[in-house]
Amino acid sequence: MTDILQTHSLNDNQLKAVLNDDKPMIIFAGAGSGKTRVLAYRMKHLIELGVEPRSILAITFTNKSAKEMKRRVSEFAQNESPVVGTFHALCARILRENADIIGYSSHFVIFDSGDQKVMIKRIIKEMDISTSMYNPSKLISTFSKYVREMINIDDIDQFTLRQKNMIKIFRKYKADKLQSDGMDFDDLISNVVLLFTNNPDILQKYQERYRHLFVDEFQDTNAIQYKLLSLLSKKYRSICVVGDDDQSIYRFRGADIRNIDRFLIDFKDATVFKLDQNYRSTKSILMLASDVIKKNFHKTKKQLWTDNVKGDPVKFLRTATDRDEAYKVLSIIKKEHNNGVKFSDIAVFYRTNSQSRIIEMQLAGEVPYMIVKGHRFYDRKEIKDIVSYMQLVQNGESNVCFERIVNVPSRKIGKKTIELLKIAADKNGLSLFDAIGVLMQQKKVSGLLSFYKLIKEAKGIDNVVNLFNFIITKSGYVDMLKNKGDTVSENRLANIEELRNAVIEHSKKEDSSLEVFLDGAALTDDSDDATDDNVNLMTLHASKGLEFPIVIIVGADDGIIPHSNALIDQDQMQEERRLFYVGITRAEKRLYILSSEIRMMAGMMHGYKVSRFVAKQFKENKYFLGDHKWK
DNA sequence: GTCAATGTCATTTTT
DNA sequence: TGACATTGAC
Repeated sequence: MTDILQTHSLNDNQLKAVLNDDKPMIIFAGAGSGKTRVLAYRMKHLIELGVEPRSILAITFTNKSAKEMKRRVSEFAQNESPVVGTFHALCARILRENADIIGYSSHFVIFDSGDQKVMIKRIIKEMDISTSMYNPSKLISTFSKYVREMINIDDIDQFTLRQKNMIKIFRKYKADKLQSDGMDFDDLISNVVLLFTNNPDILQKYQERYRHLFVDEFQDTNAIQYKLLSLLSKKYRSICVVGDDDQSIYRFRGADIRNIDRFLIDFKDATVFKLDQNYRSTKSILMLASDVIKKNFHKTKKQLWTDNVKGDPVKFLRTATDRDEAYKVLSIIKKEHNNGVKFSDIAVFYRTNSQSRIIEMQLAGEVPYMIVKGHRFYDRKEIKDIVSYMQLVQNGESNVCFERIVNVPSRKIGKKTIELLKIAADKNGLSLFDAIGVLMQQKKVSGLLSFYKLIKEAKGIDNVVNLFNFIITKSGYVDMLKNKGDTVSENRLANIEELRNAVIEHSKKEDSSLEVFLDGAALTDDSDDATDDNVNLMTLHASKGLEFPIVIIVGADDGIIPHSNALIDQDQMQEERRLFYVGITRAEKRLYILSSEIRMMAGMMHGYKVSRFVAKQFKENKYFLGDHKWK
């Protein structure tokens, strides 16, 4: 305690939160108020009081914040440190230790959203249902909702006919997953909840293991995640959650802000803390942020303030077309850079991914840039293919992986052969892979046979690096790309090299098993911290948790932000406003907000009004610095 | 079984 | 506009 007091300057509220008793507590932490710091110091404090570091569990939503938290924690916990991880990583770990109890093997594979889509599509086809009525992506999000809100699908009476049909598909999907020995992201959470609910002894084991809970971005938890938290914290009630209702932007994915109320009811004795001093932004920026967000409904009054300088006024610029807007982005970047700002200190935010193209076109060749979170590394085709090979080696039951790669590179195995395989598999209750043996007795298919041998041989390799090398060469994958020889293929080869590095890195770890590697591949984004000096382009969603000296927000138009689909719905409108608020509060020094009269959307020219969120500011030119010399 | 030509549809998406 | 999926021709 004395250590914390002497070495670090925490403000009053921060210090109180850090030193609070080991009881339930909730911290309302405004944007830029130093919450990560508070969490880290609080852990440090607990450890100094004699708490075992490894009995502290800090749960985050993103790998990015987990990483940041780990970094902070490592500053004071050298030998032994608290456990930091995402909800999903934590659950995967628990399930690997207990999967047999809920009917899976400990080698279960993790299906990502791409795998889900493939499975759902196949089911729809098998059940002969028209995809126009039941769109796969919609189904996936509905199913996700069933799981995350713990909806009882056996309660038939409450559903419409359409819903009943969807539930049929859902059941089949569930059965397929179990048969393939795989879980999707939602399953990871719900299966742990199931495990804990049905097995009090196991729950107790984990309650003992993780006696002290910390939860970041609490406003983004959904119902089942809350359930998990309440199970884990039930015994020792040492739980510290941090959140900001103004930064809740994932309602559409099930984040339920009412969890804050639930928490306050379930933990009546919880102490409430508010961090309202902002250390990030200038007064001008913060003033705009407050102006925007105050139109939302608020449960708790919280007024962010700062001791920082007033700084430059926020600049509002209305252009004629989206091309002009993009050009303006370029000229702002150039101007800032000429004044000594690093490219990597500049960020451009937009509402939808499609808006990035026109900006990229303007920046290309003029200014270095990178798109943050465009494509996840592990989502790239070639990476998914190779990982699928590895998954199949790990777990022959996984039909999704099988179908993905059985004919990549081409082994002359087409629809017909797969159909035959499926029939053989169904008849004998086998996986597609194991059904090869049966099919071979009736009909010889040389491609299948060599594939079968390939995987069998691979199963005998127990070192991940050797396995990886075996797969990429013996499968013919690398040769296939080399033979194509175009730039796309060269790129893919480079990505495979990158994957090789990841495999090699993994092999140096304490637990270098294939499973752990594959868990990482499914659950981790590999976006290494950019070391190059690039301008950062990203969606407003992706900007959460980040900060940049210079921020440019484009598309401040009604119908863009707020998005056209949100115009009629009050709740969605509030979420759009929070999203915009998140974008604004990322800025440290200077903020530019751009809007355009006309822009090309979905192949058509559209006229737009200035976003209602800042229409007043545009009109009054309140923060406007005239600057019309561009074209 | 593979490939090119048409049709269709366009939010956000921590894992 | 352009990404992507499904269809139809070889």
